[in-house]
Amino acid sequence: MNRRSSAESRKKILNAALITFSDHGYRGASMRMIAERAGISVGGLYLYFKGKEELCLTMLKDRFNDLVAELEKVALKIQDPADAFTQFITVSVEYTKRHRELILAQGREQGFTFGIDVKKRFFKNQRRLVEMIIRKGIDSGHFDDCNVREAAKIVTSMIRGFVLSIVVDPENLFQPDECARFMLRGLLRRKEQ
Amino acid sequence: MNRRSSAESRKKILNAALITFSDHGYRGASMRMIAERAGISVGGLYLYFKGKEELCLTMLKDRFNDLVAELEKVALKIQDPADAFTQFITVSVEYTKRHRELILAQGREQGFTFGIDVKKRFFKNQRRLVEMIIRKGIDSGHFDDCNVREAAKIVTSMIRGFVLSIVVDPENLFQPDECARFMLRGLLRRKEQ
Amino acid sequence: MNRRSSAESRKKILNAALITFSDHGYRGASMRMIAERAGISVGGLYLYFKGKEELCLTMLKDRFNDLVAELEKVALKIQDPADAFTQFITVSVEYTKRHRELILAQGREQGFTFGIDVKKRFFKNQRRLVEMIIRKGIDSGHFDDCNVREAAKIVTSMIRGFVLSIVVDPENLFQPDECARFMLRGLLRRKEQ
Amino acid sequence: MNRRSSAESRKKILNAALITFSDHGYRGASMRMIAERAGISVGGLYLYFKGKEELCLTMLKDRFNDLVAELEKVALKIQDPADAFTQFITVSVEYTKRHRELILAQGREQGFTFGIDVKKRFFKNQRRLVEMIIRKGIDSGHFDDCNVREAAKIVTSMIRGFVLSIVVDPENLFQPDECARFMLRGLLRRKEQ
DNA sequence: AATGAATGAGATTTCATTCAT
DNA sequence: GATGAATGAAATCTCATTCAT
Repeated sequence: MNRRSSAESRKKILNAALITFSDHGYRGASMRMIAERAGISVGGLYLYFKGKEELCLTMLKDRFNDLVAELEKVALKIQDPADAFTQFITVSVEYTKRHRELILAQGREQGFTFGIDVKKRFFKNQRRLVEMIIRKGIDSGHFDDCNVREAAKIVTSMIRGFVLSIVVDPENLFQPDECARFMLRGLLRRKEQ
Repeated sequence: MNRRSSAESRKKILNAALITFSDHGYRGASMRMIAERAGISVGGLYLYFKGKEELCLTMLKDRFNDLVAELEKVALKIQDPADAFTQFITVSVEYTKRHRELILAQGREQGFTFGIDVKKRFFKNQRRLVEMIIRKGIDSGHFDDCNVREAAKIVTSMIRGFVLSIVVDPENLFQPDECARFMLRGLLRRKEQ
Repeated sequence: MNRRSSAESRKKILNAALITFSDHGYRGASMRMIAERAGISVGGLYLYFKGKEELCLTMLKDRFNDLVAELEKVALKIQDPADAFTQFITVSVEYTKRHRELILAQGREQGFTFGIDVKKRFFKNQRRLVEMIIRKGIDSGHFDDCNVREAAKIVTSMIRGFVLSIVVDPENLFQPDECARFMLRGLLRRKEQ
Repeated sequence: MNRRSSAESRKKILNAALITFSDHGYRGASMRMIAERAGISVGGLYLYFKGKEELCLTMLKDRFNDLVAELEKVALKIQDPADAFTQFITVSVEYTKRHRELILAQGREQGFTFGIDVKKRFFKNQRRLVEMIIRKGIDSGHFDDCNVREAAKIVTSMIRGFVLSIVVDPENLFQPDECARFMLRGLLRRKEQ
């Protein structure tokens, strides 16, 4: 019986969960796998979390709150809209590279309702912040007037596609700054500049 | 015993698989569910497919071949690069809306190896076609010179993000033509046009 | 793989369930025990019943319907109220001696709601029939006027106590005719006093 | 660390056990629940009792001794046999209404051997006291001669049925005095007939 | 070719009990 | 004496796969 403090064990479990869920998805990850990685017995997991779902959601919530906080900083603190835009993509991309477990936000496990509140809140925040940046750009005259709502959807889709690719198709990972450049300037030739 | 031709049964099974996998994901879909929907016995499935994995992959392969064929038509037949670009996104988006089972391509079931070849081939083709369109645009002077490889990654990520959103966050579905417009023109204000 | 017909298996399972539940109570009986006794695999049970609860309730319902049918015959067909009363107790007692699983009706498993509808219906019927017999006796002048409702509760309690004793304290099993004799001497109208 | 005397802790535990077992049954009650209610650690329980079974049986034994003492008083001190009889039923019924944990005496947990000695002793005492009351009634000329053994079984069954109904079918609870009245009319000697 | 009863391995979860501190 | 983290066995249930018919 390898004794540890409660807090230590909780952290070990969350960490093991994070890796295991990332690698195998929600259903693919078994409590046994998580327990083994955490160096604890299977029953022990249930001392800290009511069940698989709670374990997964706790981990996700932590991550989301973290990321949203970082993104909020970018959207609020950076004055230049183009810079803010670039940073938003960069931070999103770098964060999810460090925390691959965020792909779980994409899962369709347990019917469609799994963690739906947690996810919905994150998605809404993500969109809201992109819209804020773009609107600021339009107001300040840096950006063309445009359909802000649509633009935000496109940007968040792109980021979501990046997250997926990390796990599923790593050859497809773009450079965040290149990505921002494209979005800002477009593909069409500019006649003179 | 409702006699059908072998080919007919195979088709029925593939169709049932398609719907069931779409609705429940790979692990959530059970062979019994597929059998019931196909109007065949559980054992019968194994006369046509070696197992669940083969069944799923066969279905995916069919779908991918189909979609790639359509996309190839767009990339090859449409002369104007901007039109081709717009059509590429539109077709990708519309096709996956009709065939939600393509989200399976995103799954991480069975470790990372599940259907890896099938997916990789599709991803490569997808990227190849986008690159082809963009390169044509640059060559013909319609598009600015740019990092073609990166641009293609960004576009495919965006499409992949769309596919995911269908299931996970339907509020996030963008309009394909708006999307194309943004990619083509960018966000930054154009001084004169 | 010991092949049997579906109906045969179902019967075997119900029979095994009956004995196992009787001997160990609802919680004490495990699906493994039932499966072993039925000569089937644990998973096999779930082909025939959705779960432990359904298995148990199906078995109980069958039994209750059976017994109520027999008791109804007694209450309706026997003219003499004293005879009907005696027979009611005798049949109840003999039936539960043959079908000890009826003690399950007494369990408090799964909180208090387990099989509550099934049980409540039986209890109500049991009371209703006793009341009917007593009321007939009063109307025909064989029985003293009395609080019919209370009398019925007392009789059903007595029977319930008998059922329990079968399993818990077999030395306490009374003779049904003696029991009826005792109860009747209190119910029969006294010619002169 | 809330220091208490050993005896105090023991009492707290027994009290917690009593309530928890009453509410959830033997298997439904967990050691953790009992510990929490007692305001003691899980491990602490094992300092006072060897295990769940011993804890439960100790509690039952206490209860039984208590009740038997009360019933003994009734049987020995009350002169009039009809009064004694009525009081016996009343006390039994009221006591079990206050101490629902006595239904545990009815359980079939752990096969048939659980607490068998404790229960048997109680059952025997219960029967012995009823027999004593009836025999006194016969000897004093208040009661008809009858099969005392059978009569006692019937009475204890009735009480046992009442105990069960408390938990399982509360609509079935009879009034103890009505019950006694019914039983007595059958036992009391008839002056002339 | 086709069926569907049956299996067996593995999933999540619960819990009495132990034991290092 | 006392704690509560940890264990391990067992429970219910699911399901891809097999195979006698």
